[in-house]
Amino acid sequence: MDYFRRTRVKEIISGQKADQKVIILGWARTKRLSKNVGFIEINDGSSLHNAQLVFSPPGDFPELERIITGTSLRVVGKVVKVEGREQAYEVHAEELEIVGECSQDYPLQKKRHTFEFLREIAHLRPRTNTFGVINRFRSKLSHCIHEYYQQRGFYYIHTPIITTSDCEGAGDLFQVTTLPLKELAEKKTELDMDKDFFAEKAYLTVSGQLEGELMCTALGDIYTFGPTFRAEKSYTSRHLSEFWMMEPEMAFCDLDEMIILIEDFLKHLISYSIEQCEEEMAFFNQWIDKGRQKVLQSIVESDFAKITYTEAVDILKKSKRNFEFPVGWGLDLQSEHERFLSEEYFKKPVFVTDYPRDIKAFYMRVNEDEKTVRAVDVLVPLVGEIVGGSQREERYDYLRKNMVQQGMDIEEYQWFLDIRKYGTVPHSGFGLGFERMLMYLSGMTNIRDVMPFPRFPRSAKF
RNA sequence: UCCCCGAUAGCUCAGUAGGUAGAGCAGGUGGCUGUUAACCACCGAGUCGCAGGUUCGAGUCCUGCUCGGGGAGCCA
Repeated sequence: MDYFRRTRVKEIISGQKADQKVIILGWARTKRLSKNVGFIEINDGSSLHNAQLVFSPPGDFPELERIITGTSLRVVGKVVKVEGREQAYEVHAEELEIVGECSQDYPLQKKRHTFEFLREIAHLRPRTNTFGVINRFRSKLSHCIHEYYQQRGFYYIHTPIITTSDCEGAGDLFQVTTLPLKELAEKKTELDMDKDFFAEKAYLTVSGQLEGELMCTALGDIYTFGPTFRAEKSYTSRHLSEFWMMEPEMAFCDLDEMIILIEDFLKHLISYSIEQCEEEMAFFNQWIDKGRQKVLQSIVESDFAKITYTEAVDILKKSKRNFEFPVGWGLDLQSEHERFLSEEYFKKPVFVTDYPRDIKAFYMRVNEDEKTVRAVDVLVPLVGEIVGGSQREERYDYLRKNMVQQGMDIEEYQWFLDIRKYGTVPHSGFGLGFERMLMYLSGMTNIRDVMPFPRFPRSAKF
């Protein structure tokens, strides 16, 4: 092929290749033919926009007859600047070659499809405008996250995907096994875990946090960014069974300091999107959620709201709202409560800190009052909880006591206690749901549409 | 797991009071002096999600199931 010689559509439409002869490799998006002139719009994934190929006269290109939306092509032609048209540059074709014909039953058409239909053809939906934009945006935002932390001296840690910790405090786990389940079921024999691959129960990770904590006590500042697995049967527009989470962990950092970092980080992701992903943000603003860009811009320019759980409960009580679920100190905040705070009361992202210890995880640092812990959630309009984190309990005795109270096996988690025994330090960390951040930035309302190949209960196709 | 809503051509949908299905797009054929989701004409295309039931007759009414969507819980 001409892989190294070809020119990307992106370079052509930006005018970098004016008056030059180029080779384009891509897929036809639409064809318009008349007697004296014909047009094909070609897309190669480098941009939302297509390059227009001009065939004059079409009779010189017999292959045109066999080209429909979806056909892959190799085209040689000259880039020409044009005036008074939708596109500033187009390509006057000299050679046209069909690389792969496209069957007539190609499901993607030159019109809008519903997201529900596209989810059923997740192998083809990357070729649509919307998913092209989302997938490029996803890549850019991943890069942005790495760049942000690398520039600040954080180290990227690969935490294990397979774990034997079954009570990290975050939901149900997928079990990993090589035992011949069918055979064992037929024989109705007891499971002998010693015969399993790891000689004990193993699971897919629900968080890299515990290992992240270990690493931060050696490297100072670390972050993880990888897949996370939850086996809850959640049928909602903001849950997946497999999703990507970004988790930094900082030694010698308390909750208030971490909150400064979180705000700066989230604002950086927004600014980066606005400044470095113009094409994507313009698309979202026009087709997905009109006014999204304006909202994001205002977020960058203002401070996030910051309240304690106790203050949140007061606000909810004073709101005189008729909530479906009760509001009261000690009760968990429900979706409707979180939405009220971020969408109606503050109308912007809100930090909620210092939750009752009884409704939070065992590893969170207990406050002086002995009733609350140094936890923080970030609630954003439309998406809900986008960040959850805490200052960790660095005091050996406190942590051990918590673990005992929760009925945890101390011996099994001695390694987690050990870092509190050998030169313990205050440390803090949080988790950012990557897909939820993508939803927030794009305005997409279903998490299954910001994940290339989403997994959820009863669905792991493609 | 619970509560709502939905399922009609490849796609998006319409279908009136139960009376045996229709439009746009896509595809095919032809036309058109640069088109922009091009346009014009013609053509083919459906076990109305599945299984029962009510009825002389069911896309339309009833029951169950399957799948999809929205919300709740769980959380990121």
